[in-house]
Amino acid sequence: MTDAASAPTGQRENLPLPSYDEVVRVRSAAKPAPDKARAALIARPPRIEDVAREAGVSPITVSRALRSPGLVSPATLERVRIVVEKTGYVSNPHASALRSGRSSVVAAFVSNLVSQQYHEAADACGEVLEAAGYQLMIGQTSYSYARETAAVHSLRALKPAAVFFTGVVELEDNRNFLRDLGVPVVESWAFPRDPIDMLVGISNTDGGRMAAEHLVSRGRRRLAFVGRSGGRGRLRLKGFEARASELGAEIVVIREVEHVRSMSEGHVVLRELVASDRKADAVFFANDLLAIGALLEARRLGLTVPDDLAILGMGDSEFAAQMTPSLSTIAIDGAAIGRRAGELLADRLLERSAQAVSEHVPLRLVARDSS
Amino acid sequence: MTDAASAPTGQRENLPLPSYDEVVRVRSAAKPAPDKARAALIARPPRIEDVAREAGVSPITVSRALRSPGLVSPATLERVRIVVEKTGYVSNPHASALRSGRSSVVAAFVSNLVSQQYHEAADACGEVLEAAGYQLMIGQTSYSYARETAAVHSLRALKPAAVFFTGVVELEDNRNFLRDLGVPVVESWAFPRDPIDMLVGISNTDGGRMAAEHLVSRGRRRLAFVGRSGGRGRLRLKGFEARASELGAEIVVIREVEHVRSMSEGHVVLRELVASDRKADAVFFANDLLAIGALLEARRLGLTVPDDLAILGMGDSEFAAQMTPSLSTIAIDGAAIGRRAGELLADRLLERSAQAVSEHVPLRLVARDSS
DNA sequence: TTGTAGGCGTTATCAA
DNA sequence: TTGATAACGCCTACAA
Repeated sequence: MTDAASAPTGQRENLPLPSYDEVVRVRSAAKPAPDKARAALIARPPRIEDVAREAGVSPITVSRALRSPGLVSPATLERVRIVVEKTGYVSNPHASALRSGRSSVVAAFVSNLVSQQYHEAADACGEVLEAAGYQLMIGQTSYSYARETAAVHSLRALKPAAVFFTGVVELEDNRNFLRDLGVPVVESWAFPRDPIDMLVGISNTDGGRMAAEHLVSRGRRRLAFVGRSGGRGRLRLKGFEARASELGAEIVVIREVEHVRSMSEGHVVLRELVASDRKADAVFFANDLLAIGALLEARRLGLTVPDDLAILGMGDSEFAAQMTPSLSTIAIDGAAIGRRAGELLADRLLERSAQAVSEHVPLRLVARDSS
Repeated sequence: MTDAASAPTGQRENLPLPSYDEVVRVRSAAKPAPDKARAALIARPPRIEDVAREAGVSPITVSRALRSPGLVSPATLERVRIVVEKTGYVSNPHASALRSGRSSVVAAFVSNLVSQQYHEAADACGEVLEAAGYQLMIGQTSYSYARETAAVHSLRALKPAAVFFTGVVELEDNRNFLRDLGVPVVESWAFPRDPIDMLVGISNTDGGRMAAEHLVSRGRRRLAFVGRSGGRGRLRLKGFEARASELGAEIVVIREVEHVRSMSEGHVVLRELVASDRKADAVFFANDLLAIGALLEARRLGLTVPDDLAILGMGDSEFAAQMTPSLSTIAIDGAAIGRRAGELLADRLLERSAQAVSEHVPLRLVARDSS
């Protein structure tokens, strides 16, 4: 607990009492919900054995009927189905995971939930997998090796059915660990030659190259780069530098940030750029949140974008298009990445495929008013 | 899969090959990571029995040493601790859940992940609970009774340690179900008299009242309301209407929306309001995303905010302060709600308290330039 | 403070 | 196509 001043309860004394909300209560139209029965169902939910007895088969047959209907005769299948329906039987996931050594949970690790692309990817992936009977469990790695390692190690105990990362695992130990885990893994958001298993990648190098190309095509020659010092930021910088140099443009400032927690970091960075004597005529922000913060700060400082300074982002958050001037950006389709990751995992889990696919999701330059 | 035109892979044919990313590989400095040992650790992780044998105690003593150290002598505790460290033993959560009938997963159901407040709340709640040894599993209810019911029913099989909702459960059946589940439940984001169990609430009624009061204090008399037709939107409208009427202001338009998926709904609504012949001089949007969309649209339409129309939001997303003009809003501290929910649940789970607390988190009017 | 016995509910394995 | 048997790893209940 922090000190009382910041805790909500600490403020109560001086405030009038809150009004109660008259929250709606909705009664289900269907049945009057027999209290006792409902409570009993929770206290002692039906087990596979109960279903088996009532259907006149053995427990293992019920198990098969539910998991591999193809192995059970249609008549038996139907009898089991009826009893399952009637009793409301749901398999106990813990018992199932214990015995089979595999749970129906798919672990998704996102870099953070603040950036729209990541949670869009997680949502889309979860949607696909839920349709296939799996649940998504979301964890955050926060761009930190320590958090990533902790997350990866928790998988040994969890025994997930599959794993999805909105990123590429950099620590060799973690890569090996995941390989040994023996479950399908999808990495994403970069395009390495040697993914752990499957990949739904974007080329950050190309993203950087596209950025340089675009800014130069707009007549800019003194470019600045702002992005994270590690991981994808570094890759984007690399492409940006290479292409700028090919095109004869100069990179006058490279500004690295540790973390991107909010757009307010963009404010600071823009002020620094403006104050610097190495004047840039265009900035590529390897992250939309930073670019948006910078765009807002530019207006406050009285800079005209793009005349005084062109600003280009990467990611395409919903707000990019809404800014004034609207933010040009290298768009990343997070939902498409997540959806495809979900499909690849589902294909493996349902044994429709055994391939270690590497796919590429193209980036798209969205030229708007800020560049 | 949708049609090829929108699928990323469908676009590949005409594009140049992507550049590979030269992703960094980081080798841990510590150990050279013995391949066989690591693989063996995953194939056959140490069990409580292995630890027990090596520490010269019984399995149950190891179990107690890990869960209730107070019941074990310091000497034994230390011996167990050393062996656990050495073997890298981690308890199997599935076996544990199966035997004890309770898992270490806490289920969090958020209304959606698009709104910043909700995922801030989930993050904060997760942070607190992870420190207490629990994992957060996030699900979305999407403001839908059907999704909520499905989510609630999945809990029977999951046997979570606790449940957190960014909202109040409205369906009686689900309320009863959760009560019978016998695990701590925190509802939030509203202030009902009779929560299922615990509550970290805000008064939506008061939020509406504050909104009306503020707009009237700014000299407005012809008010409009925009919000969801059900749930908290309704509550906010109720308070807004009541207070407006007390203060002699007229509510000239009430516009209900089904869902809030993005700020683009705000554009549409604003155009409707402007086109209507029931002219309002101020609008209260019961949701910041809508208000931001409206603010942007107002600028496009050439309206001067707040002179032509005052705009007030609710929620206080990060962008509210950044708009031009900056958005006035009734701020909800999502992180505080989540943190407190986590603390209450942790207190119950660690048996530091057995109370069914109802707490109130005050709303804060943040008057900026749009009103 | 520590230990013994047994079962949680499912599914792998082998057999029919 | 179906079934018998046993075991997954832990923790509850009870005993010492």
